[in-house]
Amino acid sequence: MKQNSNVPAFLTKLWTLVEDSDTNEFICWSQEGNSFLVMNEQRFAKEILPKFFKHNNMASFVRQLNMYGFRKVMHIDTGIVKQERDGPVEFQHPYFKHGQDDLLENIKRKVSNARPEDTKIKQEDLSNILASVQNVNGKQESIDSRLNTLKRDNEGLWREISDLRQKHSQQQQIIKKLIQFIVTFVQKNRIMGLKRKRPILLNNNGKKPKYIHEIYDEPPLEHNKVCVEV
Amino acid sequence: MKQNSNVPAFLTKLWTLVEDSDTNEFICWSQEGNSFLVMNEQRFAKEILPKFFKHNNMASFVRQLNMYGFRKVMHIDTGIVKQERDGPVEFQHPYFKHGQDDLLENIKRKVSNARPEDTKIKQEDLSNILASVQNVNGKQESIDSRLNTLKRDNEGLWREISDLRQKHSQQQQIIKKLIQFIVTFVQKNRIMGLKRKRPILLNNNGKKPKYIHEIYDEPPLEHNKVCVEV
DNA sequence: GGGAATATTCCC
DNA sequence: GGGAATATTCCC
Repeated sequence: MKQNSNVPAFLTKLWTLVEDSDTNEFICWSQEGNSFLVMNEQRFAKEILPKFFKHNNMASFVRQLNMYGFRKVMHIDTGIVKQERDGPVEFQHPYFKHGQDDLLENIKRKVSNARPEDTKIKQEDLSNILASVQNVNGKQESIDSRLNTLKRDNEGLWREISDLRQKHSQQQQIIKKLIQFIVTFVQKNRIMGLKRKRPILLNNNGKKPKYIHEIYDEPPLEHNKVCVEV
Repeated sequence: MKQNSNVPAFLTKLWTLVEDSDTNEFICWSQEGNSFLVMNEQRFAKEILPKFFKHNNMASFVRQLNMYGFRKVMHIDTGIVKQERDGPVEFQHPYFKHGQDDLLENIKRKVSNARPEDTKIKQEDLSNILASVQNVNGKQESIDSRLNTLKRDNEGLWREISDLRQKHSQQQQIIKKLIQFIVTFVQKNRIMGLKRKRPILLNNNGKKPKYIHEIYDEPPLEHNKVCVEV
C-alpha cells in the first residue's frame, strides 16, 4: 500500500483484508482475481469485521460496498437464482483486482446527493434570473412611462382635433352664410345692371381660382346654378 | 432512560456516562448539576470513551458536544483565562442537567449545512421567480402591442390635425376673401343708398349674432371700422 | 440498493 | 468551533 493519502480507508482496508491469506477462510479473491467472496457471513461479521472497522455488521459492510460502487455477483444455475442462506456472497468492482492496489484510486465514493453542485448551479441560475427580472422590470417601467406620455399626447391630440373640427364646422357655417348673404345681395342689386367682363374673383394669390362648390364641403345640390366664381 | 426513541444515542450515552458514579473519577456533574467536568483527559479518552463510543479520541467527543450545542465553560481566575494542561474541562448545555433526562429531547443536533431546507427553498424561489418572469414578460408583450397601437393612433391623429389645420387656414383665407369681396361690393354699390333699419344679419339660428371680428381669428386692426354685423 | 440521519475523522 | 468528507446506522 503506497497511496494511503488519496484512497479512502475503507478501500485500503478492504483490499488488505481480501489479500490477507490469514482471513481466506472468510473472505478471499475469486479464481480470476477480479472479484471477492465472503464465506460464512455470520462469523465473518462478528470475528473479522471488527478487526478492520468500527462495527461488526454485515449490513454496514455491504452499505459501504454499495457506496463505492461494488456490485453483488449473481450466481445463476440452470436459470434459477441461487439464494442459499449463508452461502458465499461475491462482490465485484472493475477497479478492485487481485494484486493491483494501484487501481484503487479510481474507485470513487458516491456523493450523498450531489447537492453541492446542485445548490451552486441553482445559486447561479438564481442570480441570472434575478438580474433578468430586474432588467425586464426596468424596461417595463420605461415602457410604462412612455405609454403614459403617449396617452397624454393622444388625449391632447383628440382635444385639438375636436377643437379643430368644431372650428371647421363653424367656419363652414360662416362661409355658408357669407355666400347666402352675397347671393341675396347680388340678387337685390341685379337691377343695377352692373356689368363686368369677367366674374368677380377673390384674390387667390395667383393660384387657380376656386368655384364656390369647391370651397363648400358639401357637394352642390344644383350644379348648374352654383357656378359663380368668387 | 425512557425515550430511547427520540433522543440520539450520543446524548443518552453521555447522560448515562455522567450520571454513572463508577466513572466519577473521569467525568461527573458539577456541584450545581448543570454542567459536567472531565478530569484526566488522556485516561478518560483511552479508557472510558471506547466503552460508550466507537473511538477513543477526545477530539471526536468534543466534536459531538459541539454538534449538539454544548459550550465549554471558561474558568477565569483573577482575570486570566486558566489554560492548565490536563486540568479539568467543563461543558454545559441548558438542557443537560443532573437527574433530568427528560430534558434531553430538547437538545437538537446541528444540521450539517442546512442544505436540505436551503435547496427546497431555492427550488420554490426558483419556481416563483420563473413564474414572475413569465408574468412580466407577458405583460411586457401586452404593453408593447398597446404602445404600438397608440403610436399608430398618434400618427393618424397628427395627420388629421395637420389636415384640419390646413383646412382651417384655407377656410380663413376664403372667409377673408369673401369679406373683402363683400366690402368691395358694398362700397361699389353704396351710391345706391339702399337703407335698412338694422345691418344685414346672417341667419345665426337664434343665437347671439357674431361681429365680423369675432368670426375672424385675428383681432381687428381698426376696431371702429369693422363693426359690421354679418 | 440507496436515502438520510447520526457518528467519526480530518482539517482549517 | 465548525466545515466537510467518510463511516455507521436506520430505514424504505
